[in-house]
Amino acid sequence: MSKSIHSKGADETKERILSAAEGLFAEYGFEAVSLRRITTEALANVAAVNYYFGSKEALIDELINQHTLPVMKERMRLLDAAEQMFQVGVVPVEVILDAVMRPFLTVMKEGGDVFGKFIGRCMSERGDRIPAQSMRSAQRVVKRVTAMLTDALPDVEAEVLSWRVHFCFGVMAHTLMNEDMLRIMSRGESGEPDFEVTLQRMVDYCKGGLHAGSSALAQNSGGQSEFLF
Amino acid sequence: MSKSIHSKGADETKERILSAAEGLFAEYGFEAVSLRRITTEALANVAAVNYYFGSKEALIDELINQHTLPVMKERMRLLDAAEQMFQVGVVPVEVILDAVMRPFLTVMKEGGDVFGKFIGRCMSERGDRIPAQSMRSAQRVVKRVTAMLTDALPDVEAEVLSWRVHFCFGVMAHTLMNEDMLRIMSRGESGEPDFEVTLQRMVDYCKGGLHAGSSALAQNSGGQSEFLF
DNA sequence: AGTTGATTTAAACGCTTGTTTTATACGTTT
DNA sequence: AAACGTATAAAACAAGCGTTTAAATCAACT
Repeated sequence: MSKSIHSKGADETKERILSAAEGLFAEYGFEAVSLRRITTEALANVAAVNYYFGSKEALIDELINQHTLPVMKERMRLLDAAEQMFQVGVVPVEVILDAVMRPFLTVMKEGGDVFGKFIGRCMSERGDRIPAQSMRSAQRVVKRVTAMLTDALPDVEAEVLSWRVHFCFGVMAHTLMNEDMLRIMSRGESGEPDFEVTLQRMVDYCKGGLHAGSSALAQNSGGQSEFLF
Repeated sequence: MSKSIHSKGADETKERILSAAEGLFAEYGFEAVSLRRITTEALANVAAVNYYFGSKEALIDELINQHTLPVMKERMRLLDAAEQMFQVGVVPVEVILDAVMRPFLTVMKEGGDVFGKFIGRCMSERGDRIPAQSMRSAQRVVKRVTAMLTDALPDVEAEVLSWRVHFCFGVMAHTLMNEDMLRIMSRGESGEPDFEVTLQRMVDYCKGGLHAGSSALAQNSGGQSEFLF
């Protein structure tokens, strides 16, 4: 009955497909990579993808969810912890930014160099077609971050702030997509990329941007943003 | 002899193809859009693409160059003007940022809502494979901007600065790719997107980020960046 | 009027795509 | 040992791809 008893190398094959697909999608994009290329690299048959996932689309969705949800969950956890720690006052901007950006780099550190590029692909090639669950999860984070930053930056007008939040995600997204640069530019003594330094750089910059002396005109209010990370 | 005399609707067809291709590529990506889809929308025959451009790749290259080069040229022009104006002192950060970002929004304003998305596609789906001429042109701008910002921000360490320049381009790129948001969030009295406000927002934010209080550690020097815009 | 050369067209090329089908091999259970 | 259900495999499917070919169309020239 149970899959784990009956199966031969079942789960292993599924895992190999997911792993190969992630790397190839990250490197070449979703449209550009064929199922045959994936299954060849995964040492599996072409039909295996449809057998395990139903379709190429479903495979992509599963990959996206598998990567997105843990990051969002960890962000929420860190934001919870931050609010616990600063019950008396307001959570500082840099702590909020850290909570948003750290989970990403953590997964990146563990998951190797494909993760960032993969998410980059999702954002650029999948503006729509992001699985609903991942989409909602991301929106929840953006909403909460915006609310917390509103408290931390009472002098920044609401619409200006939502723009700046948008910019912060842009900084992160662009850094992830050109992740080769990350590996080139930030290296610790060991030669391995130093994620802590990268994180610090991003947080510093975004903090500066969020705090920037508000200038000029006030505009009408904007809608809710719809990007993934 | 001369094309303009002999041709029937020749250049018009070529133009229609370029126009249709730009819009479709921007909306759906390079791989996802077929020549048949392009030529159908352009009211032309499938063979017309290979007749006028030689191949799909060549069509894409021509589109990229056609959009990239004028922007880069205008950026250089504005940077020249800025250096002329501030011959005595140093060119302020916000002036440099304006020179880099304004040409983009200007073309976007004129060219309609496809331009931003198209460039976004180039950056995300064409990390490599950018025509050499566009690539060199972009690198020249990045190099110059970095140099000018080094003068404007003598207190910011070289490697930190190159990171922050990278972040600035990230802000711009992300804003362009999610350009729907621009149209939603910034509207002037007419209801049309107010590019001047958007520009101001980006410049303010990036200026704040570039000026951010330098914290923490110093790292070894980084390589030259390789993104397009 | 007829030739020329550029433009357009329809049809076919070979190839790859995602998916489905059919059959075989395997481990477990009865 | 026979039956069962999962997993793998090879082959075929229709559809679509970029590209090429060859014939038709058209405007302008001799």
